[in-house]
Amino acid sequence: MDHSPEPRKTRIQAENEERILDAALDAFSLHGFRGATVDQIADGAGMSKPNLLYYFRRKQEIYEALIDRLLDMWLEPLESLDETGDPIRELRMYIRRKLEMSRDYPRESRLFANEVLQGAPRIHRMLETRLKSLVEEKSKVISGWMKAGRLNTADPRHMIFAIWSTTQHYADFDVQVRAVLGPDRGGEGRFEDAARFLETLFLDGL
Amino acid sequence: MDHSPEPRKTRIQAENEERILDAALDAFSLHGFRGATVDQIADGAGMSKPNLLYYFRRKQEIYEALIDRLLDMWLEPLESLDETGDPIRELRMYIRRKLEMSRDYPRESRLFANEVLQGAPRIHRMLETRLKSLVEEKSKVISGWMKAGRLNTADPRHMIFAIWSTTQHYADFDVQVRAVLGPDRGGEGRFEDAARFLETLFLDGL
DNA sequence: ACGGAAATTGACTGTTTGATAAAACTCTAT
DNA sequence: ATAGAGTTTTATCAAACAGTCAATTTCCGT
Repeated sequence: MDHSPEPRKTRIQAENEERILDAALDAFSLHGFRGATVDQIADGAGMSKPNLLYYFRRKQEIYEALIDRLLDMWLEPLESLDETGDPIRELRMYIRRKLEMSRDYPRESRLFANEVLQGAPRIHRMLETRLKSLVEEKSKVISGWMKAGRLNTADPRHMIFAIWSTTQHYADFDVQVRAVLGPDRGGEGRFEDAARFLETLFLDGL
Repeated sequence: MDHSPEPRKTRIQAENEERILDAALDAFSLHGFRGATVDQIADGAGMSKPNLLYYFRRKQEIYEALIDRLLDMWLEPLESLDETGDPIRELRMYIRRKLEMSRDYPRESRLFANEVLQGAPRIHRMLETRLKSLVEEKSKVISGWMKAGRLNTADPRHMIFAIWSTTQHYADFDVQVRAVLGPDRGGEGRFEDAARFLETLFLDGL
């Protein structure tokens, strides 16, 4: 018996949902849920509003679909922090991967930033369950490393916050970073500068 | 001659503008410019919408008045970084003051975060002039300290970014911080934990 | 090539939103 | 106490908004 009525997707369906979610990511990441409009998203996806609402019946459905789709990707770097690896190497890797995500997926970073900034009304449950237990699990790993004397002692949960905030800053506050640093001078670019700085900061301090 | 017509303020005017700006700070910091509504602000200020618009003719005027009013306060800690002081002490002070601002003025922090996150359409000029030159000035101070061997060598501009992001994180992502850390257990509280962690991070690294 | 399912559209609805106009009321300096 | 500035309200508007509906067009397996 096929209880959950199989929603077999046609080619057009798959393509259009993709275009909609991409346009929605543009809109939501720039204006937040309330600030983004369905017309805007439809326009960005190159289709009429009723057509868009044929795929997602309400604005909120688009938003929730987006978050569902991006959540795993967003948490993956922390999830793959490996207890059996070398502590310094693991943390260095984690920082670098988070920074790469800010570079490669800035819209996703801003989407989550907007959501949390505005009180996380739609992902509050997730923060208290999935995110909280993930942080607790990995905090124990880091604590273990500290107790083994392989790392300076510090609160691992605040350490995770510091890694999140410093790396995501380059996506979320991109406009400000650009304004302050001026036009990207030739050479290795901002990303490598930031990577080098964060490595120094987290490994050596000032 | 009194060219700029002196806007001498009555008692009622001063009181109402205050109430409006406070309610506006609530609304804008939570929903961003587009997401906040004039009705919402009027409601929070305890007055009718037309009454509110008697004091500020357009929504944007409220927003700009707010930003003008908060900007100096927001930049003051960096401005008071003292070249002639002890580097470690100065930086430690700067970090602590920024963290205190996150604790005491979270709405202000979120207001700026929302603005920058959404592309800073209304403060872009300011970022490229006032903020940029302030950061440049203070970067030279920090660079001087580094060259004198009083501080580890690192890019001072990214160092400022790191201080901004880690401290403001506690205001901007407050919901997430609370969700992850759970209810504030008795004792010194989150603020002191964060302060201690950031001191360790910036001074010693991991 | 054709029939039914899938996709698209234009016209529309009810509501919310930012903003205005004019009338009514209140405060305050004389 | 009163005149006029300052304040507040009622009523209203046009635009923007999320969402609906019926009618039309396109797609695709047979």
